Amino acid sequence: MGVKIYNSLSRQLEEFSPQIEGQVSMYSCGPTVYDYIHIGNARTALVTDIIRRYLEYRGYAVKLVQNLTDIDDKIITRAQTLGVSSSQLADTNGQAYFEDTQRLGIQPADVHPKATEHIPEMIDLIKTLIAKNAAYVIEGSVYYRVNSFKEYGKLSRRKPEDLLAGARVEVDPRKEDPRDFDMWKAAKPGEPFWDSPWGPGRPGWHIECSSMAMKHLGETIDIHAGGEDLLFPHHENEIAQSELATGKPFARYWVHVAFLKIDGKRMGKSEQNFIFLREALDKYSAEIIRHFLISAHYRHPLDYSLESLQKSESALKRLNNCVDSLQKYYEATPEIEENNSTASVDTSHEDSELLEMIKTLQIQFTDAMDNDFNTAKAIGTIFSFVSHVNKSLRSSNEVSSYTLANAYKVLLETCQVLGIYTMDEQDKDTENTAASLDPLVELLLEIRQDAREQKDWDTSDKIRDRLKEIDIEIQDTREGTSWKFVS
RNA sequence: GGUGGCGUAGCCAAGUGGUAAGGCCGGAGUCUGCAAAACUCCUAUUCGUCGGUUCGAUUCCGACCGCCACCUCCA
Repeated sequence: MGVKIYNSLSRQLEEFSPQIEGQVSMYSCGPTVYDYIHIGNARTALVTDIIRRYLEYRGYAVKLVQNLTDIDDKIITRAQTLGVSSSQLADTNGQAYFEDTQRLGIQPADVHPKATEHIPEMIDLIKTLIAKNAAYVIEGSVYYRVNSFKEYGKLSRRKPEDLLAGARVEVDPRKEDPRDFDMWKAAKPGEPFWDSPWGPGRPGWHIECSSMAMKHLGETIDIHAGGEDLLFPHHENEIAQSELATGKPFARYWVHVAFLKIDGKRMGKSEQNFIFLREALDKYSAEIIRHFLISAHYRHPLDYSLESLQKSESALKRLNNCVDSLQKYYEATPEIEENNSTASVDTSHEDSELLEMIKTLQIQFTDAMDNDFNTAKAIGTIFSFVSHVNKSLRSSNEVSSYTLANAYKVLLETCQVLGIYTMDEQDKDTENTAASLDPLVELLLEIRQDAREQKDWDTSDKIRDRLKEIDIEIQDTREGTSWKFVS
């Protein structure tokens, strides 16, 4: 059994098989950089990131390309309002995009092409389409002749008559057909422009993805991902342009990510109901936000709320406690890295039970993710495993360190595919601080312990309370008292 | 108007033609001088409503109700 992907083109779950065995070409529609991205945008970026991580986990070599739309009407308008140039605005927000996504733990794509750096490629593609009689020029703008592509509508399942009937858009009377769309827009006075055979202008939105995807990944790509709002017209138009030009399928698997909602409504920039990703990241860790964003399957809408984020925070705490308590066994068992087999050691009864659970986690996690990247189910398998580990840990004298170290290793691997357990820089800082404070706190704990032995509860509680005030929480356990930072 | 989707416990959310994963909250315990933290256990005879197909449906079909999205820039 292998990976299965729901293909929006066929509207079916399909067995995934890339063109070249073991290699995957993937294109993801990136942001238009006229502002910071919001959490809804982040959902799509994150799903793309996780699909890539999982395919790599499954042994594929993935080449991911994600574009940056750095010229379009919104950028021009916003730049004018702010009194900066379009390219300055795009640069600033492009930078911000990388900052924000990296804070969320999203790994950069292999290539992040920008529209403005691919003007010649787009012009070439437009020329090809004109030569094939699939495009026409009107007053310096070039339009795609939808009628020339007989399969137009195959992705969105829209019939021409439906499109005409439902057209709410003001139709440009110069167009041959209301459905025709621009590939090259003649520049109006004061607008940024590039020279072209049809005069100064700028590329239309859809043409950039066609050109850049084909340039960096070839004429047929394996996976094309994006938000569900892009299905029509954006992706439909990409198909029309690319396939008419090459005569080949443009993308083999189309993946569309459902919306993030807020108060039951779609989060969108035009709706003015969005929350910037960076704002969310100031309040919650990347792991919490990731956990929340993948707590539902990517094809189902997900409602954003503070409450949901808090649920993710609590859930993640449980996971972290478990991983943390396993970590010491792992660190004490360096040979675990060399031995991949979980079955090659002599095992007690308790061991074999946990070993069985480790195998179950691997199988169930893979099953869940194989099934159209079902992250919600995958998280479920991880938490089931956490319960089993906790039970084993309770009777830890029965289970060997080796097996517990193995549990740690496998648990961490699965968590890292989802990116819900990552030691980030901040944690490392905290750890350093903790190391330097340790002798001091230990001294206080020693004094407290003396007080406790003399049943001097006032002193011992005072130490506990005052430490708590400076975010140091102490825990009395059978093995003694430990401490940690809390926020 | 056209097209697509959704409706599962207090909340979030998987899932299957054969009798409901997981998380949060809540309750009960273990531990503790008391706490806190942590851990354990418990918590839907029921899957929007009404019909139909079936030995059997939450899962398939139909109708209805409610919600959402796309058809215009939007991830």
